[in-house]
Amino acid sequence: MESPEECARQVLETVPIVMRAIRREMRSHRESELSVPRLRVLIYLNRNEGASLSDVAEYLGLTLPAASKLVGCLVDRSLVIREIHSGDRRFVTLAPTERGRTVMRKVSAAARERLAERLGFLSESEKTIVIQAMRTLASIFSVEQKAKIGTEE
Amino acid sequence: MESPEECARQVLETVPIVMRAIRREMRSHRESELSVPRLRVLIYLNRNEGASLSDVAEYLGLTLPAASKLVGCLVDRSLVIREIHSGDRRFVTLAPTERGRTVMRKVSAAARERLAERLGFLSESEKTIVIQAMRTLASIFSVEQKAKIGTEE
DNA sequence: TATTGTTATACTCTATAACTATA
DNA sequence: TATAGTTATAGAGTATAACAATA
Repeated sequence: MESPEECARQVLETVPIVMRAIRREMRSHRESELSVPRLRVLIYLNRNEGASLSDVAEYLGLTLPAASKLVGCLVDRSLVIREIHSGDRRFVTLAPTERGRTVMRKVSAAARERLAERLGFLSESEKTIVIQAMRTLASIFSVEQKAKIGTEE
Repeated sequence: MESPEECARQVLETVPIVMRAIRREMRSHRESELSVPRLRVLIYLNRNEGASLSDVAEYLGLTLPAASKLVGCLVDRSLVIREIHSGDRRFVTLAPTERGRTVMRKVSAAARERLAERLGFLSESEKTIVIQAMRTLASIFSVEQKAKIGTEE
């Protein structure tokens, strides 16, 4: 019944709107020294301590230079530690600092709460549908990132 | 049952991933001379011919300078016509050119099709849920943009 | 004086190309 | 030579502050 095209149309129309709201939300908190991509790096490193730069780039779907710069900013701010891997000196070993973890948790929670305020107006079934839809979309597009790197046409 | 926080968590985790995929999708087509924000401007002007810059800024949730620059790029590329409003010369009157409409339709359709390919893997019920969720989110966040402008804390 | 828009400036995100260091 | 990462450079998107033009 529902065509993929209609689905795509809705996604294309709505996702940029929600994304903009999220970015604004993050920016508006003045203590929030973390943009969305920076927060995502910290969240990833918190769950994958010791990851390499390539790991981060792959997870975020970024090129290596883009990831390098992003991580560099976090290192400059003492939110992430970057060390040379002892085994293979070409690799870099990344981990959040204590402060990095703290900031991550704080910013993360603040963003979640502010967003939750808005979502609080939804009915139970609407919230359920949103959660299911997010899981579905994540399952499609998380894979896509990995695939995309080697698929430059 | 479903907490707004869990819902917010899912949205925060998933929307940036989908957004990145959309941006990449738009960029990868080399004829596609349109970024997501530019396409959004054209779509809006196509449906609201003669809109002012403020109208565009409000619709996109941008500041006036940001919108001015964005529209300026489209004017430079002959995709949009910008004229001084005859009634009140402070206002600007915006409209897509013929070429603007053509490019908009082409890019829009291409993005939709590429996205639809991925979404085509979903079951009927999954597609239905995604569409419903998008409508729900749009209803919350479209309002937010307007409200947000005056709500700088 | 209030409103609409533009310009100047700055920062972030992202890409490609060229490079360095290590294996 | 191949791999991991960085640096150089460039362009888009966005914001704030200062300005110009019109009402």
